[in-house]
Amino acid sequence: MGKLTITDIARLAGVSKATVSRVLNNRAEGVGAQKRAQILKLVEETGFQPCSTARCLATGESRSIGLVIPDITNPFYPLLVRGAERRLNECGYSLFLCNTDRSLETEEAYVRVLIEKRVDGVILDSAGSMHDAHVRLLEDNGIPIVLLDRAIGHRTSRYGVFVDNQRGAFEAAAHLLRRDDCRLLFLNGPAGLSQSIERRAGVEEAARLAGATDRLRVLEGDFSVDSGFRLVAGALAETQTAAKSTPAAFNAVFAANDVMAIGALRALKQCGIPVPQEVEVMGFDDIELAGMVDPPLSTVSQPTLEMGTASADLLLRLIGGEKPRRKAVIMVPQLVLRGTTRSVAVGGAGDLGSKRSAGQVAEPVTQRQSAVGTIR
Amino acid sequence: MGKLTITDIARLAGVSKATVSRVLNNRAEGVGAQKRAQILKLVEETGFQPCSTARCLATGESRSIGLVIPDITNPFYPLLVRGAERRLNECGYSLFLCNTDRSLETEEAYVRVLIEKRVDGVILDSAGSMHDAHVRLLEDNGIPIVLLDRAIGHRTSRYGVFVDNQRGAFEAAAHLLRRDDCRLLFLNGPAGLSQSIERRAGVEEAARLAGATDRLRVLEGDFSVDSGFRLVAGALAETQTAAKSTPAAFNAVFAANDVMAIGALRALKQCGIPVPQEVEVMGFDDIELAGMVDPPLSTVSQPTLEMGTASADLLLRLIGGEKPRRKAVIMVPQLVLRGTTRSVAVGGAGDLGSKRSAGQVAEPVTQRQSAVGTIR
DNA sequence: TTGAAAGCGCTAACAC
DNA sequence: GTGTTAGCGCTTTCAA
Repeated sequence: MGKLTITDIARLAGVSKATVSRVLNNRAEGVGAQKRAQILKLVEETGFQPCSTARCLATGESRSIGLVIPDITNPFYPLLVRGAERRLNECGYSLFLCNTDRSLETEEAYVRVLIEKRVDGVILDSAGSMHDAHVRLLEDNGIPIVLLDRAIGHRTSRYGVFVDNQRGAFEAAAHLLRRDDCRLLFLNGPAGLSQSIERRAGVEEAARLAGATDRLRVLEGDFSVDSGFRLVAGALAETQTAAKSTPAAFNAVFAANDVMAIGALRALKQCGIPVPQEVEVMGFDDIELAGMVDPPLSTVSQPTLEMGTASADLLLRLIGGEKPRRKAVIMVPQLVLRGTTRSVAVGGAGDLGSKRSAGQVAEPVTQRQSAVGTIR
Repeated sequence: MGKLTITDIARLAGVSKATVSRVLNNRAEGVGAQKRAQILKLVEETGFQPCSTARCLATGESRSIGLVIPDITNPFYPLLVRGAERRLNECGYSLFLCNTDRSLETEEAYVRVLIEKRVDGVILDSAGSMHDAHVRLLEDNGIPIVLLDRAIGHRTSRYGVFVDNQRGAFEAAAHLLRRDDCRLLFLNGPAGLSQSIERRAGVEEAARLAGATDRLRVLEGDFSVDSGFRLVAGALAETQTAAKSTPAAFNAVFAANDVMAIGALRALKQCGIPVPQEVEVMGFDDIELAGMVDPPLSTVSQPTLEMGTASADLLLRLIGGEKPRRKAVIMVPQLVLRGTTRSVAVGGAGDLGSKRSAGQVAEPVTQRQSAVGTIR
């Protein structure tokens, strides 16, 4: 069963390669119905599969794209991947998975590989927001690229799909700060990420509005369970050792992702601190597990799957040669209140969703439409 | 910046394409040190990147491989993917991600694409264990393949990396059945999967040994949180309606994966049934979340990351032309007892690991060595 | 409607 | 050591 080539099929059918090629790419004209049927039959019988590698060489299109993400192991990303993969696959594109382990070096190495592989486009959820040499490389090679989840440089300078981080963080912080005595501990992501900057801005804005800037403390985590745990355990330890009225004390934690929030929850539980009675906790992302921990985690929900899909859609358009005027697709996050925040007495920001069936992720149907709509 | 080719470099360096090619593939001999340095410098300066597509056409090697998995969204798989990806990447291979959504049709379609892409090999965590037409297709095209996590056909007929499902299930069931009054509800995976068959065998064996075959009930789930929830909620409802002494009642649940176990936990909690006091619960996989739910989930731990790595290793050997005698690499699962099972009074199977720091996955160091060792 | 022929960018004999 | 020459399997003008 030596690999069949288009030449074999041509020979078997007694026609030229060109004719077979026309049939394979079903060019409407250029082939008689008779020959066409015969060739199709032959292809079917022999199980011939054209070599996409050779095709790529001839046409310049590889029909594969690169998807770069920081950490497939973090439950947020699989959904993003799945969204993109599904759409891309529907449209006949295959996907090179590039897991960077949050390392910029790995990311750059991957980008190089993707260029060599002659991908038709790249979706990039970058490990950093500052460095763009590799993005330039892609651009110089004429490879369309859409940023996902994290911006690099200014948001409007390149195509991308993001959630409104500032708004999400603002709403979360504002909710926690609704209580006059709230002392807020914000576990931000790594400095330098666009998300961290935006979310911090949101939190600070909320603090300012609440006149609580002196009751806000910001710590830097790395998005892992462990860092959420350690940061909170550390803050707790300070409180213990210092006088009871130390300014380090906090009674609310807002983590930049659910995974860190879960780590925070564990630290609190380990110290026997009741959540949400003594400390309220809020996450970001709304991963599936968020509703499964105890108590179920209040969080800022992102339309993750839709973001993946949207990035694929956008990339497909770029590959198709379109030049959408709006560069950034901004999705709207939604506050989901579950068990780690106390039910609201006063009307604060966000809806009173604590009785939402916890397994249900809030479906951001409306904003999805509006958000995706902005691109036109 | 029209794409540079090897011809350009050759022209610029005043040498032939062959020489450049030799340098690019750093063939030890065949190029003078002088020219070599010059060419290298030129490549560096121009940022030339050889087209792997053309190379593939010329050599027959694509340096990319296909990774087929059922559901990237289930927290078990990302680890598998990561293990495989890391090793493969180290060795210069890129990875096409094929998420089948547990659909055999999608899987077959993907396999076809992979063949067209001329992948050098495939790692296949199949959606089903019965159908092997697509595997045959791969084999007919001379593409090395290693099965991962799930067998297709008999375990020894093809190369693969698996966990000892029967043993894991046996130990879990035996542990639950250590109590004389245990009535065990086993939430198996979809019928037809090799895993389901093996795990069922393990459970039944344990029941037989405990003389408890009449106290075992087997239900079929689909690995989702929802199915775990519904199955248990349903069984619970039966119990309510029937007489209190109905045979449908159970006081232990063993789920074929952690995700279903978490669903079960939720159903139990919703009915106000204390775990583990009234009902013990055990999962399978030991995903990161397992330790994060409340109570932390007792489970059968798989060395997931290592399985991914091992599958990559095995595939690389096959690609390298080796024909290992042992076809199957069988990893050893490990019982991890946490909060959803009662601490053992009598010495039963497994260790008394309930005080294991819950965030820590038991490190299966020893069996990893022995298991991987079996292949030689 | 069909075929012949020239490439796509690279590698690998085989000469020199 | 270095260059020449065929291809790898496909698409795509351009003629017929």
